Amino acid sequence: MATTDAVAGIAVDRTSPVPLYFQVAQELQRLIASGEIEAGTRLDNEIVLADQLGVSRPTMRRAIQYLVERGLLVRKRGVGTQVVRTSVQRPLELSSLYDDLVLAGRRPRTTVIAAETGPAEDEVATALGIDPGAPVVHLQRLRLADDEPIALMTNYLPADVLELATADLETRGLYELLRIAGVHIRIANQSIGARNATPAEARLLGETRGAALLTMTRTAYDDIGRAVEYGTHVYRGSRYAFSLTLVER
Amino acid sequence: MATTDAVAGIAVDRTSPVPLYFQVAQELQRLIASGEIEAGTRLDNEIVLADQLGVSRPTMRRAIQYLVERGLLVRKRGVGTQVVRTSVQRPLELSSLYDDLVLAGRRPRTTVIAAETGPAEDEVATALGIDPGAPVVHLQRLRLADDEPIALMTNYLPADVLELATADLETRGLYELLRIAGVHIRIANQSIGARNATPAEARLLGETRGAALLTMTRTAYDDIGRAVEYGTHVYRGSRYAFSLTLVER
DNA sequence: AAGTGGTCTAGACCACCGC
DNA sequence: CGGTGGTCTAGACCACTTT
Repeated sequence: MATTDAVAGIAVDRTSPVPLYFQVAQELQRLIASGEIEAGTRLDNEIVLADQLGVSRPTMRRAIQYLVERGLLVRKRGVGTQVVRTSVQRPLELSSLYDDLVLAGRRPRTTVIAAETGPAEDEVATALGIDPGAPVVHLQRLRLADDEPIALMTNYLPADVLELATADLETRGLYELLRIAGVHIRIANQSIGARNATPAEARLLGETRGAALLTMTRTAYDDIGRAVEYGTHVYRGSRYAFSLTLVER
Repeated sequence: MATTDAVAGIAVDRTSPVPLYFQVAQELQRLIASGEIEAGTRLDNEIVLADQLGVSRPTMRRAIQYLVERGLLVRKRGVGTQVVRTSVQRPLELSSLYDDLVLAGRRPRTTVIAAETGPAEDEVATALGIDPGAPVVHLQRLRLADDEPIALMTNYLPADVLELATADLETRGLYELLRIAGVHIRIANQSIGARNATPAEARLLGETRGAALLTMTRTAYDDIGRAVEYGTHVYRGSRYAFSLTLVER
């Protein structure tokens, strides 16, 4: 008898445009999330699993690898593949605060404080890899969740990347607007730190003077390696934290 | 003529125990880091590259994928593979503060404030997935770099994971000691936030009262899915920040 | 010695992009 | 349309872990 008969019940759809390895990975993830495969369980080996699901070993490996990279499974040569003994997984990777809040079931709202085009200052030009003085869109927005201020966000984008309408910015996240404009962000270099709030920040965020803020500075690149966004955001330390899952590769 | 002749100069060693895909990836990375392949350059397609290096296409793909995951390359179907237009990459993944400081050329030092075994309190037991009251090692350490305080670190480990000697803790990082003990950390769930320093923290860290601190709470799992460490660390916001590279997968 | 995951191959077909 | 990366296969051999 197999250690995990639940896996044998997975069926793949070869007529679907969804890749086989992804179908398998998602079904496995569902079985793990639902508890049908318990935390700590050891899976059958790759060859048995591949046979049970009717896919090749490389495809099965790829599905497993996908979940290993997301921290749901761990594997050790000569030993086997096991489900990690974690209750909740929040393997966020590249996401925006807007998306995060929606996922958390909060009601996000955005107030646009500034949205204008002007010449890039040196710091911005350096971060974006463009010439100083080149036109950039400068944004400043206040993000609220359930009408409570959460973050103050300052962004700069090369003017040729995106045309911005204030109305759009109040109803959609910046990343969503970029996606709609055909800009696909693939890589971001981030730096996360902490500092005390300035009086102006404290006022906008509804914090006391000198409150601890979480700061995040980011430069994002699209799928042709072009810098498309530079942002400096500050979050209320009392109301927000970054959660992430790191995996050794 | 190829767009990047430098790649053709890569030679692989088939007698080496280092995997072929890794040899190729490292050589590519070196060529990019040294500037022999400039930022923004488009590489030849996979099949040409594979032929030039004398490896199969899957192996070549794997090498490229490795660098894509690390944010050095971006690829787009129907278009090609390009070098990202970033100057410096610091794609830290799963690492310890000790390792970070060594890499940055700083001189780290550790003072052990507490190292004792006792029963797990509820918060700790929950995080580690063990029974409340089970024996855990409790550590509190002050990390300094060039004799300047940087962080105050509190850790809990199940008592059966590691025997601890205070002397070891002052000369080696916790993760290094775990590695030596045969514990291989694979996954960590982290939460990063900010808050104001308590008077005791301010005193230990040499900060003013209410200074902004960067907080990191982490639970780490080894390669058989077992929780092996729970830690709550606070860093001086004025002296430390997390840098990371995120890649959409 | 037996069982596991890790690597590598040669080839096929498909989906997407830009001309 | 031609060129690119994305997926999938069947099989081989190897390295590591445990018994």
